[in-house]
Amino acid sequence: MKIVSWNVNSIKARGEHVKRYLKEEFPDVLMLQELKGLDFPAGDFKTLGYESAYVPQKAYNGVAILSKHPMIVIHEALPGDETDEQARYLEVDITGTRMIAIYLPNGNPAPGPKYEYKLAWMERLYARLKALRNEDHAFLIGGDFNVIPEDKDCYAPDKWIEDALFRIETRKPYRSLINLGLTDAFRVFDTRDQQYSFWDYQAGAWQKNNGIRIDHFLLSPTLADRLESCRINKDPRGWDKPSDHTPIEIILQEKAAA
DNA sequence: ATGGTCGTGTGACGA
Repeated sequence: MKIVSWNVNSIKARGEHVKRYLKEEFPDVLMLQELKGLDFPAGDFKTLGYESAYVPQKAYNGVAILSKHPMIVIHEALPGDETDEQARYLEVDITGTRMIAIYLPNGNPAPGPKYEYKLAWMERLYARLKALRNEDHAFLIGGDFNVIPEDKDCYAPDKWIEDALFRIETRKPYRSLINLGLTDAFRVFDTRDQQYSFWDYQAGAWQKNNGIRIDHFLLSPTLADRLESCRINKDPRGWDKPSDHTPIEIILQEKAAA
């Protein structure tokens, strides 16, 4: 089972890119972030064989999950704050596996109210994942975490040290998610530095490979045991009019027969 | 480099 996460930076601007990707890679599940608008081309994806669940918002944010298999929506918002209006969380069940797509807040500038929102959001996420773990629920979470886990996940750590994506107050709660017993799928197979999922549009960042690794999949223990591969697919970042992010792809072994 | 680039929706703001 192939599961992918991709921050597309507007589904309106990147609809054709997503369709091309589905036709070339035929993932079972595709998580999308930063839809950046209320419109969503569910009909186009249906034609290609995908069911859609999406949580849109005007102009900003927005997450979706496309699935070849039957999908049941569990939560369309991160529990823990009824006043939070931002479209950043979608939790579904696909053939008995819980799957969560997130667009974690960026948090810049830090310090400031946006950063406080990010840290509070991470606390709520921790509570949600801890609850799933305590229920012994098999789950995976993918998306744009807006967290650079380690020095080797950015091109120049000294330039990022005060940034909301890399500050120690950000990395600490990310580590707490890992410490729930979750596995960073990418690091199971690849310990190299300079393996990035995002390159800024500015200053020739892509050409110079000045990137950061901020798109992740975290797996609960039974799913980590089924993990066959994880790779960052850099091809779509090189397409015409690309997103500033590129897809991260995992493959899980099929469940053993009951 | 005290720049630089995209996207939304049409003027700033977010990343």
